[in-house]
Amino acid sequence: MRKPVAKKAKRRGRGPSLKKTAETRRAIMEAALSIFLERGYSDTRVMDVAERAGLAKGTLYLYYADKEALFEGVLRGSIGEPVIALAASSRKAHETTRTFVERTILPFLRDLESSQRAAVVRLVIAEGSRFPALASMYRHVVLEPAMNWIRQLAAGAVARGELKSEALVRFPLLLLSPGLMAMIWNGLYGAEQPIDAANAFEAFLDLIYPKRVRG
Amino acid sequence: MRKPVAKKAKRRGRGPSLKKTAETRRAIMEAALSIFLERGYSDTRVMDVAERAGLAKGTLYLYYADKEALFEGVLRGSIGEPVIALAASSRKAHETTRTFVERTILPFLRDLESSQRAAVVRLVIAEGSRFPALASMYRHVVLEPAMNWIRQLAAGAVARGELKSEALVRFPLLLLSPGLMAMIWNGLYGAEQPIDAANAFEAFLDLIYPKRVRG
Amino acid sequence: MRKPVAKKAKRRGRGPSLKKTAETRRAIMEAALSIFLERGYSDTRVMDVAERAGLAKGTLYLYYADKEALFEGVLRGSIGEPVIALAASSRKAHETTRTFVERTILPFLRDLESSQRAAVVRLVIAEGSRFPALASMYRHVVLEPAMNWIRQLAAGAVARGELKSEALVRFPLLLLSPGLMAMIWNGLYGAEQPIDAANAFEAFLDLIYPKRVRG
Amino acid sequence: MRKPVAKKAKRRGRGPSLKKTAETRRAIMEAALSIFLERGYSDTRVMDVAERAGLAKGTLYLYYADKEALFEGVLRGSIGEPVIALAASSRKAHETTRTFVERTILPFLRDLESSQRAAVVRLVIAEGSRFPALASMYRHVVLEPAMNWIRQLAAGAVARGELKSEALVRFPLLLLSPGLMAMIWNGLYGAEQPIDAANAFEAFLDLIYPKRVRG
DNA sequence: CATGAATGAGCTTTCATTCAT
DNA sequence: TATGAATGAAAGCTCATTCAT
Repeated sequence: MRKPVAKKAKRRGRGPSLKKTAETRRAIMEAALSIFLERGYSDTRVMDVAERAGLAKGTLYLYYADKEALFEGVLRGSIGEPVIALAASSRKAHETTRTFVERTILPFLRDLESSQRAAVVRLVIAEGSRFPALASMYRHVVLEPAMNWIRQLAAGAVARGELKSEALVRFPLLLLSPGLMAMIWNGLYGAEQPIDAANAFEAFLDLIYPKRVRG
Repeated sequence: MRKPVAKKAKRRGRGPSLKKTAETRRAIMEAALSIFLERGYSDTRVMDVAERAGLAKGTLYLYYADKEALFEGVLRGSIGEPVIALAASSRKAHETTRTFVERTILPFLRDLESSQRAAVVRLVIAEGSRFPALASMYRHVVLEPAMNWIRQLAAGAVARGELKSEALVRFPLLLLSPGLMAMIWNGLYGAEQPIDAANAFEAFLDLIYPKRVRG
Repeated sequence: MRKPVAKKAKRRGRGPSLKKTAETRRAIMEAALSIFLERGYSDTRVMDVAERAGLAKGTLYLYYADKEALFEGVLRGSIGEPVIALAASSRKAHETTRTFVERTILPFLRDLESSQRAAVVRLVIAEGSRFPALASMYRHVVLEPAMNWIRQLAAGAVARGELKSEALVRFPLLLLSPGLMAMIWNGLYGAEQPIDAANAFEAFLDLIYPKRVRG
Repeated sequence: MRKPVAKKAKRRGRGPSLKKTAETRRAIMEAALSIFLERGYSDTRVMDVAERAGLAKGTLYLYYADKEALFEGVLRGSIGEPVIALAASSRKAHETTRTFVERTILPFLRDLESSQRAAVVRLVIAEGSRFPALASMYRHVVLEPAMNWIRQLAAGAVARGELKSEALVRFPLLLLSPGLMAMIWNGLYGAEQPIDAANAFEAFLDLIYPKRVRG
């Protein structure tokens, strides 16, 4: 009760909070996210979130107006970074599009499940139609940027003759569909028979790229 | 409705019952399915289902033990036919794999949204992890057969030199991922900006098949 | 469906029922009694009664207006005989009161539990306050006659000097209280550790009667 | 209410709670007991209990998991003291067993009905078979101790020659059966024609004890 | 800021009773 | 008479939200 470890280190000088608020907010987000991810919106009890965050039920309502605000707020904070990395990287001098794509996307796909990113995607998919604001946000923050990135990439590949078809320019999401497929499969059957998103993506690339015949 | 044989054999007592029962059952399934599809499991009120079916609340419980049984029972009845058509069709004499696939899968994809099939898939995806029996059933009735069909097809295509990569043999679901992607997109943004699953699939084929040069 | 065994032997001549009605009534009473005895009023479902009676739920309502009428009607038919036997027997010439009582009451107590009489008493006790008509009926049909019988007996015993106290004349039910005690105990703990009502009654007599010293 | 020690130690957080909780708990127990006693388990509505306790329906569920727990919990709290008094008292120097018994048991029997003890006994009897845990508890807390007390008493009386028979050693409950009889009678007919348990008990003693000849 | 007891609308489920056949 | 599908009032229980402390 007195150990200056972390949580209970309140009131250091005299006045009230300080960045205690920020800490609490983080605790709530962490707790809420983990529970929403495993149980979905309806099956999540506000009180369980409070408990896991180490707070009283009422305290949550000092930070979020209601359960819905908590849900959207928490997800809002858990979306977005994925594309940042992508946007940052750019193709090297003589790098093949495929190589570039593998270098940038594969690492991302590799820890899809181990991180909770896949779970977030699944949650957005499952609840999106009931939370249009969330879906819309996801689209603007994740999908549209990703689509633009892919479109540009694909256009370049076509221009450079690496790709025969302009399909990816018109349907950039096709590039992500293998990963999507893997995430959804894993959401349903991952416990018994997980699919590796990275492998599925590689297979997809094999399909697209005229076999690197003769090295 | 055709064979006048079996129907009358049901009448056991003197009282009511007849095919009224079957009608009621159908009404329930129809009502339940439509509401579950638009609202998901948790947001569906048993009473709304009863109302839409034109029945009293209690009547549902004569047909299904509880809300969960209603949900699973109703979905069980709405899954399965899709693959039947696929399984039935076989490649014609000198038909290209691509042509065959287009002939068989495109029509199916075209009415994905107009029929409620896409909605059913989305529901299974959204609720599957909370209804393992449902997910499992879907896998056995739809996914596994589809995967087998695709694997066989892909193996043939590879053998005939139409496909360079064996990726589809290892990840048959890749063939379905464009459709999946379209369904999920439409579930989230279909109201404003629907994607045509058939077009996405065509684009995917364009990507896979070395351009029909000199079309 | 045609075996002239018992139940389904309807319509023997031409007209409708006959004594079919009586049979059905008996079937209902039997079924209802057994279920009411094991589950009490509230926990008894009308449908279970119908089922055990081999009838449709609705049929019961042709015989009894509602569940309450069924309950009271059925119990009404299961009460009363006990005292008949008592009333019939009379003390023999030089028979001790104790001997007479043992001769008449002990046999009755011996099959209290094996017959369902004890269960009926327990049911009346448990539900009596909620079914005043039933309680009242029980009193007039069973308790009052029994009390009169005992009072008379006790008065005789006192007159003959067999009993010093007139207690039993004022509280005739005291003679029955050992049996009552046994029944209630058995209702609660009979499964594990039954008490024999007859033995308890004998012990009671031992207590009352100045030990047959040096018989 | 006496020791001002323990009370304040409960305050854990900053929020509410205090002895409001204890008050509420008492209100619930009081309300629940009174309604269960007058209506029995099945006919008691949880909401009526809440209402009589001046609380909202949901509040009950903060204190008891469900209706059954409420029932058992409330009864558990209303059983037990009766035997304490008995156990405490011991026979005086040259006191007759009868005198001792009258001194200890009669006062208890006198307010059987005015207190709610009789009603509790009747409730245990009526619901005991459907609540084995309750019946068992009653046995261990009330019946077994009482039986032991009586057995000891009876053995002494026999040893001192006050009692000729050992019947009460074998069936100690015989001593309580007059009171039981009175309680049950009063449960059924007490409104119109109550029996005084104390008088019945006295009559029973008169029966047992060779008349105090020539008092 | 924090607390958690209290609230009560809302939901699922049961079951006595009715009635068209 | 007999049937059993249909009814809907009634009950138990949950849980997001409030607010006195």
